[in-house]
Formats: sequence, C-alpha cells, structure tokens
Amino acid sequence: MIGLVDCNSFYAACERIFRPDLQRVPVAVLSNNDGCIVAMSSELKALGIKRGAPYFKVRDRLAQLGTAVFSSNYTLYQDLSDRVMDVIGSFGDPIEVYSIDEAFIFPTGPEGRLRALGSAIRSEVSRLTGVPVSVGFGRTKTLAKLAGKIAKHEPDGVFLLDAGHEQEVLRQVNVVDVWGVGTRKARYLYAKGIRSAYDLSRCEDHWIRKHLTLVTLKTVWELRGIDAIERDLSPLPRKGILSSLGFSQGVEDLETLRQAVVIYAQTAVTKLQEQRSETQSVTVFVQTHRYKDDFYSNSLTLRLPMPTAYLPDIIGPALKGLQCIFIEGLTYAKAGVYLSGIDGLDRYQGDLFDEGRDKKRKMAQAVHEVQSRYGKRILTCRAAASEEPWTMKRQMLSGCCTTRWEDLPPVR
DNA sequence: TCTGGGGTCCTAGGACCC
DNA sequence: TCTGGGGTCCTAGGACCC
Repeated sequence: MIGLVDCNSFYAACERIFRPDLQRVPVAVLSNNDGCIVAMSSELKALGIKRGAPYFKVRDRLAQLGTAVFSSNYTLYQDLSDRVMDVIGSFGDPIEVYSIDEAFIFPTGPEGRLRALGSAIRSEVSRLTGVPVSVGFGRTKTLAKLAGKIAKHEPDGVFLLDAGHEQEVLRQVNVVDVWGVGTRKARYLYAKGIRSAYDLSRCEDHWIRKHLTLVTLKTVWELRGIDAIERDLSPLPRKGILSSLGFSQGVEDLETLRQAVVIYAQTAVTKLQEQRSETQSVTVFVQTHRYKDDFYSNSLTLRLPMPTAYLPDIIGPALKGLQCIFIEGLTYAKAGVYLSGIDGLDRYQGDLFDEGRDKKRKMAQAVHEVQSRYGKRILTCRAAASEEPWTMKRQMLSGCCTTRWEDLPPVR
C-alpha cells in the first residue's frame, strides 16, 4: 500500500500557528500581488468560495464573513513544510515529497499496522509543528490520493482504501476529482457518459489511448490497482527554472523592464546554483495586461554557446532578447526569465577554446557562497542595484516567524 | 482600480536526413 | 501524369497539478 500525507488547508494552517486567536476565524491566503485566493480554511471552502477567485471580486463577501486575509508568505510556508516533511521522514519509511504540502510514503511494515501508522504520523506532525494533516492509503498513488481526499472528512483523519472496497468507493467519486483528470478531460468524459472514477476505471485501454492520452491510460491502470506512476524518492534536479512576477503597476519603459529581467535572471541563477547545475538556454518573456483586449505576449529563447551558471553569461542574452520583443508604447504587466536545458555541473565535456570557463565557474561559486551566507542583497549585479518601483504588492503579509530573528513571536 | 507563480509531461508538427 | 517511407530532433503549446 502507498500512503499520502496531506496538510489540511496548508497555507491557512501556517498563518494560524502563530495566531491562535484565529483558530475559529475563517482564513484566506492570497497569491502574489494580492491577486487571487490560493488557499482557504475549511469554513470558507464550505461557504463556496472558490480557489483562484480574484480577490477584488470576493473582498466584500470575505469581510462580511469576518475573514482574516493574508498575503502569501512563502518563506514561512516553505520552512514549515520542511519541518513537516522531516517529521514524516522520521518514521523511517521511504518518502517522496510531492508538493509543498503533500508527501507519498511507502510503508514497509505489515498492512495491519497502517491505520496506526497514519494516526501516529498525524499526531506527531501536529505535536511538533502544529500543522494538521490527513493520511490516506491505497494500492497505487492515484488511489492513495483519493483516499487522502476522503481522509479529510473522516473523524480521525485517516482512511484506508483496501482492495475490497475500491469499487464501491470509486462509484462515489466524480471523475473530475481523480488525480490527473482536469476540467478539460472531464468535460470530454461527461459527454461520453463517463461520470465516476469507477466508470473511468472500466474504460477499454485502446479507447483511452485513441481518444485521450497515455497519461490518462496510466491513471486508468492506477484506478484498477496497477502501479503505473513511478516513485520518485530522490527528487531529480529541476529541468526548467522559471522566475517571473507580475508588476504591481504597469511598466512602460525599457529601462525598468531591464532591471526586472536582471533580477529575475538572478533569482533563477541562484536556484540553478543551489541544485549544482548549468543551463543551456535562456528564455525571456513580457506580457501586457492579460484581461485586456490588446493583450501582447511574446518570448524569445536564446541558446547559449555553452552551459553556464555564471550570471553575466545569462543576463547578456536575456537583455538582448528583451530588446527584440519590447514594443514601445505598451504598458507591461509582467515579465520573466526561464532557464532550460539544465544539466548537472559534471555533465559538461569541456571545450578546448573556452579557457575562461574555469574562472567563471569559480566566480559563480564564490558569489553563491557569499550570498547564501550573508543574504542575496549583499552582492548583486550593478544593473539590478536600484530601487524597485514595481515590486510586489503584499499588503497583508504575516511575519517570518520561524526564519527571522526580528519576527520571532514573543512569549508571555 | 484590482485576475499568481512554479512546475511536469505529452503531443503535434516542422525541418531535416537517408 | 506520376510524387516513398521511415527515422530523429526540436519547439510550441496544451493539459494538468499545487
């Protein structure tokens, strides 16, 4: 059996940890720029507020309900997530961290102990971090995901989906709630009379392959109890790294865009160095306002002469690309930098004609070390060292209670 | 006025090759 | 008038997830 440990309303739960007064108050967390809702406590979900709803559309309703609203505080969430994963890992079974608030576990002990294991994980995570989790078990990852969803409504927060009860449970599950089936596929399936997870599990393989995709076929197998989605115990380095942000106010001039692109490149390169990799391609993109009629979006990908993690090698092409896609007279709402063709440092064969390479590597390494020791702001590119008039709007940000001394909550 | 950011994987289609 | 059949590699874009 495979287990899924899932934090309940994770971001909302994080905000509540240091604000016990909010224990019974509805909590909502907003996306960057306070744009839309990305997480809610259970009360709000029950009231029908939808994830992804633009904040300005639901602001009044949230206020009526006495909701505590927060800007997203990823520093806090990531730190608490690391702690939760540590606790789950401490039980000794293999664990695959799937997202910031979920992990698969692959228990090695006897099946009769699964319930007890689920309960133990639940109470230990709660005791050591304050985050509520639920635990579901199933024969495959897809079934464990379903079990995890059901577990959220169980009084003890644990649900075991054993083979004998699969059919009966799958009949109750709407096909759109199956992991891997989104609204698009669900619409198609409904039109063909396939409504429940059970219906989907009974489809013929060749029909799925013909009308849907290989991904969906794997989902179908998983619903039948056949493992088709691999375990990923040691997370591979990322294959693409994206850094982008919407501007809090429109940007018209190239110079400001250039500054933004430099900063995004820097963020992306830091991540690249953290996973000890180098990139082959840089994509730069800009967009005007998404919901306006004259929407303009363009990107340019530049292949680098050789793999690199040296910031100037990346900023140069990125700015050149920006120059090409920039159109005078538009008001830009967003820009970003994407690194792709990423490989580990050891993968590169070397080049007879590139003597500077070793120097650049050492330079990149040194900058990375200084930054991770003294903070990213201490050493930065001259092009980025200016005021940032376009930075994110985060008007309702909570403190970094676990990662900054200044933000430590006082104890009476 | 105000609509996120960061990922993964797959597929279709074009360019190119023999 | 007749106008192959396979490959590979790359890229853009779609669908999905959280």
